[in-house]
Amino acid sequence: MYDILFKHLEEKVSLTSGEKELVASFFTPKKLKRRQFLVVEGHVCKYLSFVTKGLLKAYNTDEKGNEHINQFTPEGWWTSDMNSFFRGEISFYSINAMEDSEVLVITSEDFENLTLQVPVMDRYFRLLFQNSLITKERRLISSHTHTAEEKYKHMVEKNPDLIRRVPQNLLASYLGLSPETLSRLKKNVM
Amino acid sequence: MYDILFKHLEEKVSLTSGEKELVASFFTPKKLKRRQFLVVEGHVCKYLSFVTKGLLKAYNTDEKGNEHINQFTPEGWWTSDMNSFFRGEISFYSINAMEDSEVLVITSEDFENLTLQVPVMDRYFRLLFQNSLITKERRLISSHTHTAEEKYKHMVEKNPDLIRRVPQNLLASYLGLSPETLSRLKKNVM
DNA sequence: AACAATACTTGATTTAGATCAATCGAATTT
DNA sequence: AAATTCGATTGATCTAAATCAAGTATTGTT
Repeated sequence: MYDILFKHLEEKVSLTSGEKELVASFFTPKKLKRRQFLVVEGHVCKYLSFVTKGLLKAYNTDEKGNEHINQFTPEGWWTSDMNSFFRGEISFYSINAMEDSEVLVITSEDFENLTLQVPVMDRYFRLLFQNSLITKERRLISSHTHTAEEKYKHMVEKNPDLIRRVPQNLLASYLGLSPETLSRLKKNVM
Repeated sequence: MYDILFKHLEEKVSLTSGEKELVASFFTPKKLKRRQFLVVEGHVCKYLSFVTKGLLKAYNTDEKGNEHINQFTPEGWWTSDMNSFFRGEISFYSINAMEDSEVLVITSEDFENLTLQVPVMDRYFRLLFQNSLITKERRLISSHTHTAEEKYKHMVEKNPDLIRRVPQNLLASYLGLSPETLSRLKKNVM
């Protein structure tokens, strides 16, 4: 279960076996049944979680009751409401398992201790956040400059895997489109 | 000139005077006249830059020739095309001085050496990127869930300073709106 | 001061995508 | 297996914001 975490860490940094042990000691495994919540909107997000199996979604609900997907998190990726986790504020997102899933979680105090005791983890997360930032920036620009169809095509190219795993209405939400629009536009694309 | 950089670093991490000297040695000061380019779209972005004076904009130009502002960078903030800087790819954005400005620049090789020689800089940038990520995420959600008017109001609340410094048409572009729409909606807000 | 270039406003028109509504199919649940 | 929930499609209509167009105000430049 920790193997996939280490494999991931070692793509960005090297760890001694002593460090690995220490890292592992900070995380707790957690199983989630489909539809189970890891975080509920309005509560504080206690964990930063590394998904080792399954698929989670992070989303928020607007005044009209519409869900807006912020992120899909398959195995090998991290999820959290970062604002809540790092700043102790109330969570804006809910995080929910779309499939039976397994995660490794760490609390914010432990995260702080982890980075102090294993400084290379600062480097790891620097690199991780750096890459996420590049991706988020692209999504933001795309949301301003691309048409619905271009956004979908881009998604098909970059995340063909997700397209297969995620119901179309949630994909639409992730792209900031209505389900009807996505349904219609697919005909033009193919 | 380096004072503002150190002040900024020390809001997130502590540095010995030896480390400060070392850090400083990696950066080069650069002056930019109004309208001068720091990066031109299509070239590799050689520098990560810390603005010590003035105001820069990062933007890209679409097929129709419309500019889309990605970021405004006043003094005390960092700017770069991160994808280009960290991955050596061609820059998607141009970065241009909106006022006479001064920046401290570092190349990507030097950035790598800096983090290796002063590991606490990994921590600094981890924290920096972490915060940017939270902000970018919010902007992205906002672009999906908020109306033009809400986006503008939010901006007025969060960045009243920028509103005063930046021409309205560029502000519109930053928010993903046409200049006409922003002009019209201001009347309703006040 | 005169000129050009930029920025802002206002009106008329268009349009991409949302919303409303109904039907059908596929998965879950009991 | 029947029942219920959930997802996808299609059509009709609506709307927020874009686009097109013209005029005015504000800067910046010689």
